[in-house]
Amino acid sequence: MSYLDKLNPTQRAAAECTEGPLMIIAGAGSGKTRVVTYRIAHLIDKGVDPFNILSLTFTNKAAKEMRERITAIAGPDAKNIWMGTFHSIFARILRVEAEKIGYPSNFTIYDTDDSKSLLRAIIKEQQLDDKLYNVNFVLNRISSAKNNLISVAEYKKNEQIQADDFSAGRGKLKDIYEIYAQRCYKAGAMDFDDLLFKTNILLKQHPEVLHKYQHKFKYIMVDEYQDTNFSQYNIVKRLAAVHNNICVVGDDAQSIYAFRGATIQNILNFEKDYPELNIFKLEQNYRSTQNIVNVANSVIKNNKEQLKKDVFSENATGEKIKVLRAFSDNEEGKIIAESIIQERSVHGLNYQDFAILYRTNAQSRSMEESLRKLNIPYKIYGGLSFYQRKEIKDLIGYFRLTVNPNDEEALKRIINYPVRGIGDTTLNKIIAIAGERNLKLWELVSDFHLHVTGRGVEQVMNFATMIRSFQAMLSTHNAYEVAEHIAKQSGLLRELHADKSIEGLSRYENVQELLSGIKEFSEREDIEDRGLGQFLQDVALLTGDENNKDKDDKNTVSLMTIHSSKGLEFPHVFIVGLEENLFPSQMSLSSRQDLEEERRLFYVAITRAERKLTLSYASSRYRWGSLNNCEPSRFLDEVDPRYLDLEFTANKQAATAYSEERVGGKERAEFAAKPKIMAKTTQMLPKAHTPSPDFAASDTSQLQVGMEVEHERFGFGKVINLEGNKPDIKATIFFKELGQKQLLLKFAKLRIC
DNA sequence: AGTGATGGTCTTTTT
DNA sequence: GACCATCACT
Repeated sequence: MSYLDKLNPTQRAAAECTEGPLMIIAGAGSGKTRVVTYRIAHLIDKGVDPFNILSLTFTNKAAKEMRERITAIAGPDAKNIWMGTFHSIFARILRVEAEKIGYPSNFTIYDTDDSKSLLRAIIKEQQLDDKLYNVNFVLNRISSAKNNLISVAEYKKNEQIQADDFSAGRGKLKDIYEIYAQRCYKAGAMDFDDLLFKTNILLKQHPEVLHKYQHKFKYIMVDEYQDTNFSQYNIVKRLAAVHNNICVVGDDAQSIYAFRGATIQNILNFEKDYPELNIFKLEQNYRSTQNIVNVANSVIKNNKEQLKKDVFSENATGEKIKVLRAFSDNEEGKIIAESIIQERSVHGLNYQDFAILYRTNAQSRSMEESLRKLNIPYKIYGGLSFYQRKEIKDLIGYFRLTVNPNDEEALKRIINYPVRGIGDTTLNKIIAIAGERNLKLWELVSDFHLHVTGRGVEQVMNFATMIRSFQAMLSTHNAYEVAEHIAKQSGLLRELHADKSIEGLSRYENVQELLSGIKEFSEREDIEDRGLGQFLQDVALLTGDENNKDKDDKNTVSLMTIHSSKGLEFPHVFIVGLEENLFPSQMSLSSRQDLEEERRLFYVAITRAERKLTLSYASSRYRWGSLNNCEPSRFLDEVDPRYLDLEFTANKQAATAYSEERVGGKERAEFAAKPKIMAKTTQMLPKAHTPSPDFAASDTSQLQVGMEVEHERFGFGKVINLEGNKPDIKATIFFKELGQKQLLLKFAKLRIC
């Protein structure tokens, strides 16, 4: 029991409260994960069978981490806990129960791209205006219907919805929803929202199934409860209805997924649903310095909608929060990169101690470039994952079609890739006829000659024969054998191999990497089913680099969106791009709810930091391919200036050369009022220097004060000082165009003139 | 049927 | 600026 002693009294009380409904309101950094893992370990200690524990999280990362931590305390038994994301757990259950709701157990999971592609096709077939019926908008609308458990029939019946759609001139939305649902059904496919929506249907229509899982999951735990939507809330409520051992953990201040249907209502409902509820509030922050916690509090108090909470820290006061101003997005990257180098050497930190957080994925680019220039190892989390690459999706498309030949999106993707003479005309014919005669795709394709005559028949028949030959291997061969066979026989590997461009080479390598991943899967001893179908199931809900096992590149700076940083912590955090219309996002400015969500997002970002926090913004930034002027974010004004470091000068050269303005104190208030001055400042942006045609970095080991040098970007300048010892010699150079700058010789590319 | 050029959209965040 | 969808041409 010694591990329970590591908890403070409130934490411990929460961990020991194992029976009945329980809600833990856990402020940022308050040891939530610790309480939750100890609580589960405690359950196992008390003799609860891990198979009877269901633990739901939001990201695969969180699930994986929790499993590791519980294993560390409770031992290998922990692997039997039902632990995972909502989507993966219920996909797993749906596989088993699929037939009961009319789906094949090998149903495909459509990702967002598949959903959009199908919607695009439907909108086109229905001859609707694709501007009015913008795919993203339509998908969003359908998605929120499903997340609120509104079926097609209910959507049509609901007067409010119909009135809204009709007055917006989008009266056909109900039809699109209907066709979309039918097409998914015919294709044996579920989209992300269906995994939850259909689970609800399953549990509602099949009491015996509900009963089974109610008794299976004697203890249920939900992490990040503030991010659940109605659909998820309902599943949990149903499952917990027998044993009532339900524990939810959350923090309303960190609710950042309202855009996906999450609702704070679920926390409020929870109190109503379980009157005998136990509530614990964890308010002491163990993660961050007092300054960081105070800054976070000063920001979040601007939100009106929140539960009362008093987060405090008893850690050291810590350094004040630095605010950096850059000229452009590129300059911002450069300043951050330089400050990482500096911080690292001054404080003896590792690269992995730093994280750069941004609002949008697009911002990663300028950061990446700057880090690369200074040879700083970094890793981007999120963004385009391995499984979203075209070549990977192509090959997986073959796998999908082999396992589920009715998968319309997979068929469209690969029927003519590599090129085999089945063009758009034939493809459209296939889809149209399948629709008209109400045939499943594969029923039509596999007997194409019985339904269609004329051009393309032979090609389609050959294609069908090929797919059939792949299918024949499924029951007799493991995933790798089938996959390799498909990669070769489909011609895909040959096609990629023929492309000798650099990108082509990397595509080929990616496919090889996928194949070796499958090989590894096929050699696993801890699972029974090593078939391709099983592999697909495992892979469908992977989003990122959970399976990235490279251990040698652990010591890297982390780059990610604030959303994906939730739950993580880093000694030194940079939050970049604090500009109006970027953070807060332009889309959020129209309603207070949206703006408050942005503020919570900022709160999440701040509270990732353990010891040091740096904020930055640029006064101009490339967006949509052109240079835009930016104003500092309103969030900067909300930060209590007492916790800001106004004298910070790591970027003194740039700051003084470019601008006298600083954030903080009285000057802050003037920011909003002075956009014109800033626009003027922006015009002073130095022209990018065009290096001499023969530019090549010289060996700078013999560099002397007084020498004339050329820098790739800064242009010509004169060395006015050298300081520091060998590998870390710092040169002060006066550039004609830019003024004085300090550069680390081992990184700077200089040509001695 | 297949290829290359053009033009419009996109940037909110994730399963 | 990048990606995509559509169109015109071969």
